[in-house]
Amino acid sequence: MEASDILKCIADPQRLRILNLLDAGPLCVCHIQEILDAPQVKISKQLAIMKQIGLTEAERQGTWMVYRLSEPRSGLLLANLNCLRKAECDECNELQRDLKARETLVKTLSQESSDCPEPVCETIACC
Amino acid sequence: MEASDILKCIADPQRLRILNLLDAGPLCVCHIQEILDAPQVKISKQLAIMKQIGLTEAERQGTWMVYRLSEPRSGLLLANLNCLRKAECDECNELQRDLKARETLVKTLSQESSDCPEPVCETIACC
DNA sequence: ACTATATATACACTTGACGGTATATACTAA
DNA sequence: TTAGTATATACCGTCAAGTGTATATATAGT
Repeated sequence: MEASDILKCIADPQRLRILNLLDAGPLCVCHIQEILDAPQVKISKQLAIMKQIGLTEAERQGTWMVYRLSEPRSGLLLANLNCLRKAECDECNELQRDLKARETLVKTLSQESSDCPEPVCETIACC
Repeated sequence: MEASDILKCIADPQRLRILNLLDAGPLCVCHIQEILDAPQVKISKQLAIMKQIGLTEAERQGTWMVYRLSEPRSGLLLANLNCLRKAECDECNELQRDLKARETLVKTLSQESSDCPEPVCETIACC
């Protein structure tokens, strides 16, 4: 994990949003896709880039692919997330909104168990 | 100053080296050029990018242009420098080496005053 | 075996960043 | 004014990164 590779990942607004979400807990591609309101291909490619660098890991759960931050988590990533969450700017507010959207989604999933099969739910600890 | 713009600056190894140097004190282009051992055009362009974003400021001192970090310094920048200086990786070691090279250069300038005219010397507090 | 869903990959295209060369600008000194 | 030094900009070629469309793969259910 080269420092500049990690920084390049963080420097892309969409990748940053994904990393911010994953820091709060594992998610499968379709949920990330839903929260970011972006096409599947785009998300999938971004995740592939981050996986290649070693920032994230993926685990298959049925048809779902559950992504999470690799442990130990990059200090650079944590430092940046920490800083951005405190700050006041458009991008920072968006990160906050994403986390709320994640909360809402997790609650929804825990109620409508139809959309969220057992293995995935256990993994993302949402239902 | 958009967060992602700042991060993009930091994500480039050479710009990171420059920012790391400027965090230790103002420098003119030729000294940065000397420490990084890179062509003048390259350094000049990188500095222009960072000035445009608002990370750095420039002040003319005769034929020299003295660059410094804009105040207040970006929290993101400081967080990243802080993290990278502690870490153990090739890039991080290079940052340390650059700081030492800066020290050496500053000492040299303070002795050979011919290379370092009064106004510049006062500004960079080296001689 | 067939269908549907979730995800990944291949391909072509476009855009933007970066590097190098040459030249312009700003200033100093003689 | 001329020459020299320090720095910036213009221009051009190249290459990496991002995007979209289409398609492939993996799995589950029937």
